[in-house]
Amino acid sequence: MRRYRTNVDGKVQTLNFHVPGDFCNLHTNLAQSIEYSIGTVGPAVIAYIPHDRIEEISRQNPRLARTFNWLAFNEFSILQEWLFNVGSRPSPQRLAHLLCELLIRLRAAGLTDGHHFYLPLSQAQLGEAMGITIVHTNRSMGQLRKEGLLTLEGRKVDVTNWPGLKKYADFDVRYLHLDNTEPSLIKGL
Amino acid sequence: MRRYRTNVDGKVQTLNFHVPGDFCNLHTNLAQSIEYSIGTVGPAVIAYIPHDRIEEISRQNPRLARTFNWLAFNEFSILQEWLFNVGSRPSPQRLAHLLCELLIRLRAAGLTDGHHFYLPLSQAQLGEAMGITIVHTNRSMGQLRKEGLLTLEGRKVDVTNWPGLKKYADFDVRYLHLDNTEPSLIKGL
DNA sequence: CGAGAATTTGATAGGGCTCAACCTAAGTGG
DNA sequence: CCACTTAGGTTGAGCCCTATCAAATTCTCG
Repeated sequence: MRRYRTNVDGKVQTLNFHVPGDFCNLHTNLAQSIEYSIGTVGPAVIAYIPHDRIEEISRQNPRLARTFNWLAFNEFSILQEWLFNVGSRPSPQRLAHLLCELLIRLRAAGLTDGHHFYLPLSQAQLGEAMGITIVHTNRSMGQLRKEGLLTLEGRKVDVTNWPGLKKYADFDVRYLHLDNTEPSLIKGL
Repeated sequence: MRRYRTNVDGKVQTLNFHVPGDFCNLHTNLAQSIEYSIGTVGPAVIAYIPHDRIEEISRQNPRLARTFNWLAFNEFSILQEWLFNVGSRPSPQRLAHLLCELLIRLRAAGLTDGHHFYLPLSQAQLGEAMGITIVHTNRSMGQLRKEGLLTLEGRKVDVTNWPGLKKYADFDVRYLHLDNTEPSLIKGL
């Protein structure tokens, strides 16, 4: 799924993607208003949990309370990285960085096969996450292929040169704070 | 103060400004690593509060615990707005939006005089918050002046046409969640 | 097979960057 | 008190990255 916002001209800016297992709205209980929309980018199974229930669980179980806070911090961290990405990297690098992040997050969710994964996003949607147009997204993608970093078949992405992609994107996994992730899922990253 | 990050080429991206009274690092107790630097943009008085102490206070005083969470949510909200700003608005609008935010945040901190305020930032630093160069920041500023939205004397900003600036920037205060702010400080915004 | 959606490619325009110079204001030191 | 220095603001010219417009091609799926 994705969290996004539409501006006055109709242009969409994606604020984050949510992979299976993620919360979408965990810490909005304090807000009178939220400033974004949430939508699916593919088939999704959604569970609704009232904020009351989350708070109740937090009171009863400090360890889970801590986990909830950790999740919120993680989202913050990703958002910060996106701002940095959009604000400071040229578009091919920006795309490379986004793909690195998605690979790792999907991998941590058990949804990849080595460096090969299914990405349910159109190039238009990728562009909306980076603040660039469809056409330019396509050309940036072409660039990454030309550099021999990855190949595409439909929406299957195959990162043929992971170290190269990471280096190209100046990608540093640490902001995803995977320290508590099942090690077998993220080894070699 | 500001939170920022420097990329491989030496380019700086500011992630947020912190006005007097703000925390800079409230919710990083859960992290093994943080991905940014913090620096001053002018004279500053800084108080250090250990995370342990914050947690202790939170346990003893649920109302303050709630406030701490609210502060974190607020930062999240601002970060999100910045991503939207940088990702989707042309540079003069982007600058206008940033100035709207700074005016209101400084005003809520009691540091403005009507629509007139002192902004301790160079144009270079403003540019770093928007992902554009010094020169272009200067030209965008010129644009805002030409539109009759504000005037500058040194670093004193005078927003001569607040409704105009707000409209120009497509600025909607709600993301700053000022509902609990002393009303006299923010009336007429 | 046909139709709509997504990807790809080309040509052109424009926003923002780079390089460079100039100007102003505010120190600094003799 | 003034020459000198330095940081920041302003302006101009040319180029490059990205947007826009448009059309062709490929893919997907009923």
